[in-house]
Amino acid sequence: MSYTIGEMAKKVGIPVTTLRYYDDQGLFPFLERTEGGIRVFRDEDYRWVKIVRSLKRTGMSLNDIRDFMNMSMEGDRTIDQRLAMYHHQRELVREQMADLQEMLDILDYKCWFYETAQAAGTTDAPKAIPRDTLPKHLREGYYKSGRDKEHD
Amino acid sequence: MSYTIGEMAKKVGIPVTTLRYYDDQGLFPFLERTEGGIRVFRDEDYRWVKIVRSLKRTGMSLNDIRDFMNMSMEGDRTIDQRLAMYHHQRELVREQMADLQEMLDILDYKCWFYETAQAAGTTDAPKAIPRDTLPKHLREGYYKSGRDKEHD
DNA sequence: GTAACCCTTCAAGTTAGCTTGAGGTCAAGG
DNA sequence: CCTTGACCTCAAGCTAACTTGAAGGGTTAC
Repeated sequence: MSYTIGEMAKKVGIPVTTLRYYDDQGLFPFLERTEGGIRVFRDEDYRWVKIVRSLKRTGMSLNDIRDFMNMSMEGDRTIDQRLAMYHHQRELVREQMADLQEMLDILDYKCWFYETAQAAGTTDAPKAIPRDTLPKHLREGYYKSGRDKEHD
Repeated sequence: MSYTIGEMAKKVGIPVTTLRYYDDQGLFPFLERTEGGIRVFRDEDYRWVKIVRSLKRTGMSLNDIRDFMNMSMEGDRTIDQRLAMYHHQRELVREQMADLQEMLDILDYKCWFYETAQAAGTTDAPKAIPRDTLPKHLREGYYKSGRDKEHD
């Protein structure tokens, strides 16, 4: 199956102009063109575009994404070098997940707080509950949140 | 305990200039000042600065971070509104975690591939292993990666 | 006291990542 | 053949998030 840039844009939810910009930045070096110079996206390209989108959403820069791809492609790298790179990348992703988990703990606590408040009709209800009786992850969220800053 | 901006910068690993910039952008409205106008960071501020850093690393804009904080502080919001906001934020974080998990699957597959290659001294080793005999999460990573694009 | 090193404000410069506009081309339907 | 809508390039413009520079004030170490 093949797609025009407009179809691909719809499929992945990225503006056409941005896809072209990505291409200019060298993120789609595989892209074929028709006689008339129109970009032709294949299914493999679709997969790659989705990966780019994911990497982007996790905060990776276009430069790093391109480097990442080039490294995957280069045949002249040693096995050791590639493995080291992937290990490094994995470590970065794990660190990011830890950050997100922290946020999630805080948000879970906040949600618990206001769900309890909502049920009782007043924020006094959750406030009255001693925090150390909470299940572990909510307690975590409580400690992590800048609690004194709020009138919880 | 209280800290100068320089001490805080060291503690959290953010440049002094950036902390001042954040303050200018209204991210630290709690900050006290000395007679001489010097910023005084407290322990609660430290906690908040760390949250900002986490939010930043997960890709949230300074504007959104400020809004997020303001909403937490505003006494005139209803319980329902706050709860809705926190639910929404939590959903966003969960989506991001899903993106990261996808990357992690791909990276795990890549690491497996090159670890196997390294052990055997050739990339022919992992290539010879039928992908559908792999444990589930590696198989996931294989399917998600733009495999045709590489000479795996 | 004076040097070193913090701190301040204000303003200008930089970079990444789009976004828009002008001007033109391609491909399908009537 | 002509129109229409989606495509093309190239260049300029824009915003967020810093980053740096200028000009100066406060505090501690010798």
